[in-house]
Amino acid sequence: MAPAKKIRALVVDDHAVVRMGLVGLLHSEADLQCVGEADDGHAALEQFRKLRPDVTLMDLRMPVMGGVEATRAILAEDPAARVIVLTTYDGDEEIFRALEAGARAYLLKNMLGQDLVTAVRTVHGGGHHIPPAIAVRLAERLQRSQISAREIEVLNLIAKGLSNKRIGDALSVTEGTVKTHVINILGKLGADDRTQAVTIAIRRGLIRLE
Amino acid sequence: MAPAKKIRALVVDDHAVVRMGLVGLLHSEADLQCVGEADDGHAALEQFRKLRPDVTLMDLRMPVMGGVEATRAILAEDPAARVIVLTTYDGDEEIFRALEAGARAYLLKNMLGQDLVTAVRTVHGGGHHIPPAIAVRLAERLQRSQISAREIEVLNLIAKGLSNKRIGDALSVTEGTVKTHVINILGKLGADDRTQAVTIAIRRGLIRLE
DNA sequence: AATTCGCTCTATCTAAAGATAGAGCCGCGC
DNA sequence: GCGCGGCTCTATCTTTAGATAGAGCGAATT
Repeated sequence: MAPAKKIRALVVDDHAVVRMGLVGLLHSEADLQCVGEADDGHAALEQFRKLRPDVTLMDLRMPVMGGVEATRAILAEDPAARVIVLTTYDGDEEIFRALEAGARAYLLKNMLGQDLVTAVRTVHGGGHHIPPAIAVRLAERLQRSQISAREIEVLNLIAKGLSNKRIGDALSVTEGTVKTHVINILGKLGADDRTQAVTIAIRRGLIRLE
Repeated sequence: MAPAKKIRALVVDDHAVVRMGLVGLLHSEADLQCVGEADDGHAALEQFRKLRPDVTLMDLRMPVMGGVEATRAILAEDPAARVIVLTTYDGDEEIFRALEAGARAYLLKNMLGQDLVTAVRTVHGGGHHIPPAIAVRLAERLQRSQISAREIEVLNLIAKGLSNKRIGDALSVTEGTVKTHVINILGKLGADDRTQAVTIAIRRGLIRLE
């Protein structure tokens, strides 16, 4: 049989151990190969430019430049690029942003290796691969009212322990305005108070502690 | 050269990809080998009983039975067992509990593979391996006043968005008592309000969202 | 041009949170 | 026995949060 061209993959993850696992997995398949690795978004973009891989396996949470940004940058460079996004488990928000950025597939790291291999082939063939459970959450997301950018700002300050008054000072608005935002946030997130709003926001990936 | 006995390692992690990476790393060293794998605490204990590995590489966050529990169980079975705990990045609390359970080393997954190999050899030789940055945090922890079990209970209910009154109902105490707990919690965590207390507790690994 | 939506603000009101200062009870360790 | 610390409770007080019901403005969309 003719030496069919292998699917050339780029592996991007900040954890060396995970990269090793992914590379090993790819090389155990006859039609796949890993042609490069990167440990953050910037390196990923550089490698992509240099290697032009068929498929890019991209972790979401990385220092310096996250997976969503890197995905956006790669697709701006080459709209035909195929990006598969990987994550351990994040909220709905990261999923949405990744797919919005142009990712063709979204996989959780606790899945079996075979699923990933399948996804690589599917995506390389031009298809998409989104687990049903995630598709459902995406549909739900579209029904929920959107949290505005301003509300996210308020949410972050709430998480820091600021009172409405202090949040108003920080944003140069009145306390009353902040209260309006808070009420709207509680309604949109289905929270009973600001504390629960923060825990829900964290779970959904709307805000990040650090 | 005589076939020196290799260090026999057991790899425990719920992510197949990470296990692959670790196994590959171990096998790339002449004096190390992986003799078994497990994807949760229960399986880890079973494998340990069957294989009696020299060193166990244990992830902390796993379904069914977590790494801390599994570490405790293994050391109850064999006090001479050597356990190395791995984590992506958790708060102080998990570190403390793991070391208290008897782990000989604590490593972050974003470290290079070489550090891990070194740690395996050190621990096999009877030593300990705790990064300086973590040792510092452990020392700090001992100075901070301890959060009691009851306070953790209250903290979890606060995170759910319950009012002091409802927390009192849930714990069968008065609202006043809950307020006392809350005040004490705020003091111990250095928080300005209950919301910040929750975010601090999450960061420190005192409570977990789910 | 009209509508929608986010942001802003006002005002009032009730409920809850947080601060303060007590006190009694119980289990543990010295 | 004694002290210590955690858990419980009481009481009062001030501050803040949250609910409700408005309204004006600007930008983007239709």
